[in-house]
Amino acid sequence: MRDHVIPETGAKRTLLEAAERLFAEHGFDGVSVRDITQLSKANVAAVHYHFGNRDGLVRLVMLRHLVPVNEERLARLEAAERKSPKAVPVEELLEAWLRPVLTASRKSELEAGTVYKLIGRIFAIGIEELPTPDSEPIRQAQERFSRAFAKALHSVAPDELASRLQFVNGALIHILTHPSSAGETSREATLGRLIRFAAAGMREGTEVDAKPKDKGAQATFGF
Amino acid sequence: MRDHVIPETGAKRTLLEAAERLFAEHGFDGVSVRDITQLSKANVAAVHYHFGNRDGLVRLVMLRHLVPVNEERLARLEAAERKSPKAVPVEELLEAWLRPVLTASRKSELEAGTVYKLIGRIFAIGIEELPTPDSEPIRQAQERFSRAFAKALHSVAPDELASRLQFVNGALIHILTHPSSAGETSREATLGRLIRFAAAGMREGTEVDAKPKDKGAQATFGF
DNA sequence: AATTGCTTCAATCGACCGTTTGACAAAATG
DNA sequence: CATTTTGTCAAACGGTCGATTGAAGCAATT
Repeated sequence: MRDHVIPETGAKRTLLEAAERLFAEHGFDGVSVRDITQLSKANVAAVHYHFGNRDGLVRLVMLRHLVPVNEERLARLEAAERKSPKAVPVEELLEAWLRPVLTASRKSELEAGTVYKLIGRIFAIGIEELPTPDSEPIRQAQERFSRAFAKALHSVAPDELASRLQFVNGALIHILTHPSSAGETSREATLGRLIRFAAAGMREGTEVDAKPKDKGAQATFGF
Repeated sequence: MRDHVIPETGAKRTLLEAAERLFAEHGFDGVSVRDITQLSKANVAAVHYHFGNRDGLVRLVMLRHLVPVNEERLARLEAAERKSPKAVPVEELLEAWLRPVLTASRKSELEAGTVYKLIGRIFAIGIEELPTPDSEPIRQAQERFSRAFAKALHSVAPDELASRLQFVNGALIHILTHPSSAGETSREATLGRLIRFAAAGMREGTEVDAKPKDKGAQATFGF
């Protein structure tokens, strides 16, 4: 039924693989069908035969990487909620949200770095303008996580929470699309750091021992 | 001398403004010379007459927005370091790094949201591959801030710090390029939230009162 | 009035774009 | 074996791209 899991061998396979590689490196714009057919040693017409048109190929590449991540996110969230029916700890929510990106890279025949860049580019586009009608499950998952975070951080105002989740997603996209420039830190390690960084940021201002921080500079933020 | 501050009136002015608007909305790729000349009611050849070629226009647009932000970042950093010679508090460093984006939008005749998107797109490209040789001052500023953060957070390992700064930049780029979708929060307010979020994340693990957090979940992160 | 230098213009160039066509081969089906 | 289906191929389509040309407009200077 879902046609984005079917391809097996032949030109369709090699076209998909070449497209994923090129899209990851140069973006969904910035790659022509001729670039793809050249890398995959296929004919231009093959793209339109197998995918209808260029957009069909783009959509398929996106869904092939978006859907598994989304499903694993939901699975992890539900497992965590089963374990902690009252409110899942922030770290576990962040792990359920962030880690599926890593495991997704293991299900692909591409190098991990390529998959990361590709997923990062997909995330960067934003669900609203995904060139596919299948964006609904992704939107639903985001809402489920939003509610879970709201439960875990009940003292954080709703739109403050929305901002913080936006920060986390921005950081995620950035480390996916911009390989750790200087240090040779693996993206696995970086993602672990992101979880701790994000947990601290998400919890900001919610400490039970609300002892005032000794940084007087806070008062000067006139936003 | 610096030619990216000269334009005054005429087609060059309107071309620049049209280009900035279109680049902000559709990216530096995704906008053709003809799109720009059509919006600015100018002739195609005017672009090549005033800017040499399309890349010259792109470079100029980038520098016109990058340079002021960079200069104000450095000015704020130096002022803060003069005030706190030992080590500038993290919040002040973050403010020096983030706020110039806001003030930069007030120096332009474009709507603030347009400037934010434009700057976000420039940041997203990354200094390494800026199509201009003038990227050196920007690289230097980043290093100066890195050292200042290292001084303020001496207990954070160098590449851990580099990761956290990457997170902050990713969050910044994201809120610039993705206008607060749901809530009607102004980007000024969002940036204020980012400073507090980022300060908490940057300081994670450095609390003097190193009382172990009560979240056992931390131990399960096997990164 | 003539000249000069700066700016704008329509028209055109070759290159590349996504897409389509129809011929051809291979494989599957009867 | 004959026929249909499926896949591949070279070639071409109209359109858009960045860039260039040479003529024309125009203001300031001589």
